[in-house]
This record gives sequence, structure tokens and C-alpha cells, in this order.
Amino acid sequence: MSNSIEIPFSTTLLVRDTCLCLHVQRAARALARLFDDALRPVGLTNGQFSLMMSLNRPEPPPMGPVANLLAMDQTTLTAALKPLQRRGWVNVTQNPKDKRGRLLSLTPEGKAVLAAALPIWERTHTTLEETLPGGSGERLRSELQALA
Amino acid sequence: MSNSIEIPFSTTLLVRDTCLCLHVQRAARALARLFDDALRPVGLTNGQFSLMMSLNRPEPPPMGPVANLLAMDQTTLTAALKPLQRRGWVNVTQNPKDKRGRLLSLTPEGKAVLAAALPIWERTHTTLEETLPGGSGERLRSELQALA
DNA sequence: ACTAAATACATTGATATCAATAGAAATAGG
DNA sequence: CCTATTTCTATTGATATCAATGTATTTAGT
Repeated sequence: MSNSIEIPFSTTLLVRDTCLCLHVQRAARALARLFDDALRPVGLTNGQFSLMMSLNRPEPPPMGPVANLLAMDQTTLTAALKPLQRRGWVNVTQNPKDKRGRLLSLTPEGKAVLAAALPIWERTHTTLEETLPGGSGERLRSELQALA
Repeated sequence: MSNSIEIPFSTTLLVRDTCLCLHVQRAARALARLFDDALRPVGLTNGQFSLMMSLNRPEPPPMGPVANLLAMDQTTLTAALKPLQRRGWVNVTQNPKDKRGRLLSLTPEGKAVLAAALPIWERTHTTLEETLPGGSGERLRSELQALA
């Protein structure tokens, strides 16, 4: 009578070494820490930087397209906006053309923070790409795009 | 008098299209949803699956090496273990050889859950790799490894 | 052996993430 | 025009993530 369901250790090693989801989550955590550390002096996390940068448009976008761009749940976006609104960096206003919707825009203070963050992003990203084998940055981007 | 600090829209597009951190976060969210959906019938998230799989070893590992393997903060691991302990799937015991440390192990129930999850992972992962252009899975893994 | 430094975890507080659900407004079908 | 459906967003609850900090234990230096 086989009384316990054992997965062989070799299977564990196989999953650990091949799981794309795990590999991506690991890289996501590592890169988040890298950019969070770099952006800390201006008070932004990597996610807040990406979100605010995506709001720097000629016309204030509604929430749906922004959530899609960032590949995040709409409820996550609602939550992510809260601290940025509280600090006065982002405005959330009702869309006059569709009263269900909101329009997202940067305040002047938000634009200033983003402008301060931009050179940090540039330095950090350049350094990061230099650590990658030649040309693999572009390939990596296209493969990641295919996953999202 | 230039009274507002404006980042050109073209810069926004550049950052959006080139930022490796953003690309990885997007892919991480998308893959997390994919595996979370697939694993939901057995009550695991992608992160819980990876964590429990990493505990399926001949000898119960301490927390530090597991956190490193998953490239996560040690405090994150502490928190992630909580729901798994509560469900009786993981045991956290004191390391008799170093009383500061803990040893992590799967319970028989935990092993059973993991065994039920394994075929789901296999199906999901196979399908995922099939959507990628030939051979790019392996290259992607090695590039992600370089990032983490 | 004693003390200082380093190591291994836990706790707290803030933000991030998503599922489930609910509300309000717009749209479609009649 | 009226109703059913769809769309857009907010709220709640659970887990995930990390910085800052604290505690206990071990190790290193003397």
C-alpha cells in the first residue's frame, strides 16, 4: 500500500530550472528592487514610475487603457493611484463625456517628480543593459512582450 | 520663465517601449494570472506552487537559501509561509543545529496538494512554451537568469 | 571565557496584486 | 422610450512584497 504521494527530487529540480513563470517572477522581484533602490531618493517605486510615465500624455487617459498598458488588473490600478493622489502627484477626475469613467493626469508637482526620476531611470537602465550580452536586450523585450 | 517641467511625450513612448523593468513586471503579472487561474482548482497560486516545490527536497532547507532561490526578501518568505502553515501543508520547525534558524518541510497533505498541482503545471507550461517561437524558451530562461 | 560583530528570523507598516462583488452610467434591442 | 445588457470603476478581503527595525543565537577576536 503506497501511503504517501512523493514527487521525486529530480522533478523539483526540473520545475525549478524550467518554469518560465518562476523565472519571470524572480527577475521581476530582482529588477523591482534594483529600480526601487535607484528611485528611492525621489520617493518613487518602479511601479509608480511606470504608472506616472504612462500618464504623461497629451490627453488624460481613462483607467482601462492604462491598466491594459501595464498589464494589471483594474482594481490594482485603482489601488496604485491612491498614494499618488494623496501626495498630490496625480489627478483623478470624472470624464465629462462618460460619467462612469475617470481621466488620469499628472499634476505639475507630479511632472516635476517624474522629471527628477527620469535621469535616474536612464542611468539605471543603461547600466542594466550593459550587463546583458550584446543585443539581448531587444530580444528579451520582444520575448517578454509575447508573454504579456 | 519656464514655469513647468514637461517631459516630452516621445520620451514617455521611449520609456514605455524600452524599459526592461516594465516589460518584466508586465510579463510577471500576465504569467502569474495564467498559472493562478490554472492552479486555482487545487487551491494554490503560482507563488505558492513554486515555494512548495522548492521545499520538496531530501533534507528540509532553512529559510535563507529558499528565499535566495526564489529571489525574494526573507520577510516575504516569512509571510508567504503563513497561509501554507495554516492549511497544514508546510511545517516550520526549529533547526536543532542552529536555534536561530528554521527548517521548512512539506506535510503529507502538502505533498498531496503538490502532486495534484504538478500535472496542471505541466499542461500549462507546455501550452505556454508552444506559444513561443521555436527555441526561445531556453534563451528566455537564460536571459531572465542573468537579470535575477 | 567574554565581548563585539555577524547571522537568521520575526514583526510592523506601507504598497501591490487580484478575485469577488457591487454601483452607476452608457448602450443595445425591442 | 424602456428594459436588459454591457461597460467602467470602487470596495472588500486575502495574499505578496519589501524597508525598517528588533530579538535571539552564533561566530570571531581577544
